[in-house]
Amino acid sequence: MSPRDTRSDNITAADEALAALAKALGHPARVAILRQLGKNGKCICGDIVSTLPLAQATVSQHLKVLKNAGLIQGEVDGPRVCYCIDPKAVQRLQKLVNALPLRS
Amino acid sequence: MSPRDTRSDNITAADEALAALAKALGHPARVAILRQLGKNGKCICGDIVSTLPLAQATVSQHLKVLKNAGLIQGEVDGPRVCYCIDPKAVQRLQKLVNALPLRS
DNA sequence: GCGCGTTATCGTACATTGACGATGAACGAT
DNA sequence: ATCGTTCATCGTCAATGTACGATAACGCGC
Repeated sequence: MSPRDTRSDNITAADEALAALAKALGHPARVAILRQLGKNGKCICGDIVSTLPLAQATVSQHLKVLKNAGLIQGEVDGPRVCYCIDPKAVQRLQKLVNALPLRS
Repeated sequence: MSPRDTRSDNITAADEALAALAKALGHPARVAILRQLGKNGKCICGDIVSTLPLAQATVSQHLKVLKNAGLIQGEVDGPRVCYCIDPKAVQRLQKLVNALPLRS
């Protein structure tokens, strides 16, 4: 997790980008959150907490990870916060994953 | 990372599967390894070490992670070990990622 | 203003990861 | 059988991740 030297190694920026997105997806709760956001269409918020077997603080942390990775966006709506998927980011992830080699 | 209760929560087996694969991809070096294996077609081995700015022990660890996730396979070829991509696993990952919702 | 509901952050505890050098195990060749 | 090569594993350490309760911050209604 060191700030990685991009001078001479063959670890490309695309590798970094994919790794960052994949890392954000690397927890079952976060995948579930993403699915729920997609299913319920527009934003949700504390509902996510009630559907997961996790404390509110923990869910908030997971949301932060997803948000930092750019996969979701959150906007304040009165006292509550409304999260929704950023389709751009998901598409970018899909593109990167689909570009992975299949050769044996 | 607790052994997660699959009884009553809405974290599905697919979520777990995707999270596990994504977690394995969640490091730039491992993405680079996967790309290199795909590019050079068949197996490689200590060559991976020489192309990465990492110690041999570290690369070995990354290879183990990828192998445990099922993304690559390794077979012993004399004194050296030959790694190659498991296309099935990569396809499974692609399918799971492509099934992610895009709805805003 | 005060409280209430909602969410984020803090502080903490423990587990996991990432990195390395050193050592061990397996194999081919001498 | 010993040597050199190749790779995996061990032991260690710092850093990160996961989870929680407690607390702060925000906005709304009274």
